[in-house]
Amino acid sequence: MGIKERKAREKEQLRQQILSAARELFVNEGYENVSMRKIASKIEYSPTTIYLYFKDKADLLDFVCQETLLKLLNTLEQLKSEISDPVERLKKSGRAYIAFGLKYPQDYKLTFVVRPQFQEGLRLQEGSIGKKVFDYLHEIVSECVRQQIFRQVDIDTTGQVMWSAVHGVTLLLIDFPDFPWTERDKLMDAVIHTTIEGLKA
Amino acid sequence: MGIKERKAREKEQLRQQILSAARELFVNEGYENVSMRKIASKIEYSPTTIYLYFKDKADLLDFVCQETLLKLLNTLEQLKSEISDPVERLKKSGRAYIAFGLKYPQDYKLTFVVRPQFQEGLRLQEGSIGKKVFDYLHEIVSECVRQQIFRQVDIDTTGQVMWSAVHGVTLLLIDFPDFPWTERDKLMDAVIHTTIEGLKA
DNA sequence: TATTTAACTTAACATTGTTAAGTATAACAC
DNA sequence: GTGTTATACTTAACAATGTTAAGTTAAATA
Repeated sequence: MGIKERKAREKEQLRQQILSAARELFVNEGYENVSMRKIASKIEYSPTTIYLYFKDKADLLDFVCQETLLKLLNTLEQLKSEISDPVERLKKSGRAYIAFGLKYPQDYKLTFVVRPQFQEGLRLQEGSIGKKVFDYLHEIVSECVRQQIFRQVDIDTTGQVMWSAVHGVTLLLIDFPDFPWTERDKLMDAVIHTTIEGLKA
Repeated sequence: MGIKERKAREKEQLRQQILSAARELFVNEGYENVSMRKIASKIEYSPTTIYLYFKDKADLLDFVCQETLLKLLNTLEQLKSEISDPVERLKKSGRAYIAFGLKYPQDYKLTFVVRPQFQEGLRLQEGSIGKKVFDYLHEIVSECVRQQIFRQVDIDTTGQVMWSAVHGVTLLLIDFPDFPWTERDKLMDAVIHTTIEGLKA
């Protein structure tokens, strides 16, 4: 019964081909400016073929974003094993988070700003990758509180404050590239440093 | 020569009519989901009439956002006269900023997240209202540094850190309404308090 | 009263996401 | 090996979009 498997493999291959073509176009030209026909012509299939693999354009976006989140999660998880001191880990993680957003600005916006509008309801739900990214942050913050480095306030709130800070600076840098910001690295460090200091005991 | 003036007045009236119809639709249904035809039918004119008053859809969005910023600026300016202590003023301003974003979430996103993508180049430039909103924040922060309440670091950076924090929490609350956030007021206060503490000397 | 100008509309274009119907090829049953 | 069925894909079409060009009507001017 090797034929069925080969077929399935081929189907999965085309699925991935569609996905990576969509990703590349979305990221380079923006979700709105990419048509299904453009994606189709890039992979040299008819536009309707895409609909055999994905429900619609939003569904395609959804899977692209999922991949992005996975990449981010991997980047962060790697840091986890490298650094033991929780504060240092938090700093490095924050920096990695912002850097990721700046490296893949379109992906970041798609995932954390645009998609929520298109797919109301099931975002950041239990078990989702988005939730896992947040849980990662949350875990480090918890450790800081446990070691009494941070003020003993609500742990959830503390994590959310941290997220707000990095999310905010990431988006501002993405959306207003021409604004006379402080040098990027300096601003990133300032945001992280300020927030951590503010959270300390 | 009253005729010319009446004509001009009528033109301005229609312009405002278009603008407010567009605003209402953009805010309720989202920029992407509003067609020029929908706006036109709301004001009972043909779609092409809009093009006699605005360059294109993006231009219309631009003016709608301008109005939003003006409202925000007015809200903030009012606080300026009411509170003298710079730290207290900063706290209240931060809260007002976030509250504004939550009260007009679509407007906020249109102005600070969506529009930049559609109108590259001329955003937050000198003299713009967006710049004025930032300058307002900047001014309070400067005062805090001057009175040596805040650490003596780069004033620009300090303002940008503050903005990042409030921008971030505002967007998270807007975009992920179903996430199990800490109670809104508490989170708002935590973000502002943490940032200010982190900036203190 | 004739002519120019202003304000608006009708008709059309190319492009969009998406669906329904059709086609060819490969797998299967006998 | 032949006939049938299912799979994978395409062609053609729909309604809706932003936008432009060409018209029309009515008012202002001469």
